[in-house]
Amino acid sequence: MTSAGFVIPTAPQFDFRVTVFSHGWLMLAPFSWDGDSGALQYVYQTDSGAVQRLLMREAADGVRVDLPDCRSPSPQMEAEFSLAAKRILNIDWDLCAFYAAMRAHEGYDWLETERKGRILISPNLWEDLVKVLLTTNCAWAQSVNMSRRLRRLGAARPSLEDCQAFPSPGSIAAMDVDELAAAARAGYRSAYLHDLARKIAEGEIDLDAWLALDSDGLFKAVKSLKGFGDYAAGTIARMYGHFDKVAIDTACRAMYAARHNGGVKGGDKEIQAHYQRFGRWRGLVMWMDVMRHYGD
DNA sequence: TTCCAGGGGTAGA
DNA sequence: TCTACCCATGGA
Repeated sequence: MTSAGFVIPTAPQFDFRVTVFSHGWLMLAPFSWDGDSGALQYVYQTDSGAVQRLLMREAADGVRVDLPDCRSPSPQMEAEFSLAAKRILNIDWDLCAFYAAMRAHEGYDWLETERKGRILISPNLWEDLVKVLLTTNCAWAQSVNMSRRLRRLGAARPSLEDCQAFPSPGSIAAMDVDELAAAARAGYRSAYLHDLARKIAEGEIDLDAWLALDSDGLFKAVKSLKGFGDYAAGTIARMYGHFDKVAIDTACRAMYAARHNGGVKGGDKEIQAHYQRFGRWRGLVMWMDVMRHYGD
């Protein structure tokens, strides 16, 4: 099959690889990274239910998106794929104000020179909520495994191995909680996951409306969910362009002790106070510190 | 075996 | 508001 593809133009401040490696999301199914070809794959389920692979790579004038399972997409389909890729890479973020603000802070010039700050997300908030939930109170390797097992519950592309999209809220809500727990092995998180899926499937919450909320609104909305606390809500806020929340987790605490406090563990209030100087960018600066501390 | 990881809910002070 | 305890899981 002769596959289709297109190029999404990007601003000079955009860096494909920096965005892909902005945190561990590239390791969570249905994402996968091919280091040899420099391609980020995402298995996407279209609005009409079809399962398609999106292969994103750096191009001279932007990001190239190849569609290996699609010969000739309609203009509507191409628009849908383009929107998904733009969301995944947060291509529309303008970080000029961030870089300008950071010039006033000594020791942070690398953010602008290395074009850091853009964060990889999923094409929909539901999937990011689930994945953030799966990062709570467990080692990262377990988050990766839970995500992989959960992905097996998603729609598959026939006759193509390991090509499954992330499950929809409806498909998760339709499962029995015990059945879900056995499939995902997500422990006590399974009940929270099922509760979230049910609320979305039954229209109790509208995640599209959440995308239009301001930082405080989105933070409060996420925290209203069972299983989502300050860390989870702050992480979601950061991934969706709101940086005034410092999402403190064990990685943040370890980074703060090592880089900013002479190896001494600091309390969460102390960490919050430390990042206050970065104003509305504090949540992003903290995460960039974490990623730099762990060697990107 | 025990500890703990990209935490959060709940009860009781 | 703060603390203690509990929660499933699995690697170290």
